[in-house]
Amino acid sequence: MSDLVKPLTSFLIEDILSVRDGARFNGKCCSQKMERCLQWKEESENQREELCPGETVTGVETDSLDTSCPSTSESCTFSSSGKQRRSRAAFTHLQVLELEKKFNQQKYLSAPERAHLASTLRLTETQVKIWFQNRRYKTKRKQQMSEFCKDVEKSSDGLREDLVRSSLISSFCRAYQYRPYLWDYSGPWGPTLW
DNA sequence: TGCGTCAATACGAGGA
DNA sequence: TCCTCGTATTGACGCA
Repeated sequence: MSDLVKPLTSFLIEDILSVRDGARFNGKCCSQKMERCLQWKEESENQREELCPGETVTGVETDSLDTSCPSTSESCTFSSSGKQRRSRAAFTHLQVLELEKKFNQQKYLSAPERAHLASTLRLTETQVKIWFQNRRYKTKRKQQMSEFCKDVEKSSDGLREDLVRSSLISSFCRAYQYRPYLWDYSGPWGPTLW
């Protein structure tokens, strides 16, 4: 419960100023972002008002889910470059667990399902949507990565030189499992690398 | 035109 | 301090 008051977002005077005259500060896209930001903030605050005050949800669920309230409803921040950026929410263990559970059942959610899950977990629909989106992408990357590593190891069997290479590749794969954009570039310059 | 997805990337938080 | 991971943002594209 102490997590409730945990301040997760820091901001600068510049940030505040950039909110005030955001349109001038960041050109045309800023006003769009501001709209989105305000929309998101409203959405979050509505949910918080509905679900958090009074702390009526009971038991473990309350304990685990509540922590999302402050973090997920933090206002947006602006980077020093003037780009508005929402603070990074840290989902609770239970929230992630439930999301994972749902994801294992189905990779895609319909709008009503998403809304239901969002309200159940005290997240915004956008957060649920983005989570599923990232989760699908992550799953796909992992799958591609493991297949790629397997193929490389198989194809390099028999040749001593290739064994050395494959071990290098394997470690490379492991090291950059979550950095697909690094090994992805191996296409053009791959041959020179190995 | 609005909303959804994917893919890539930016960036914050926490760990080593 | 750097690295890793997770969440948010962006842009291109498809669909109704």
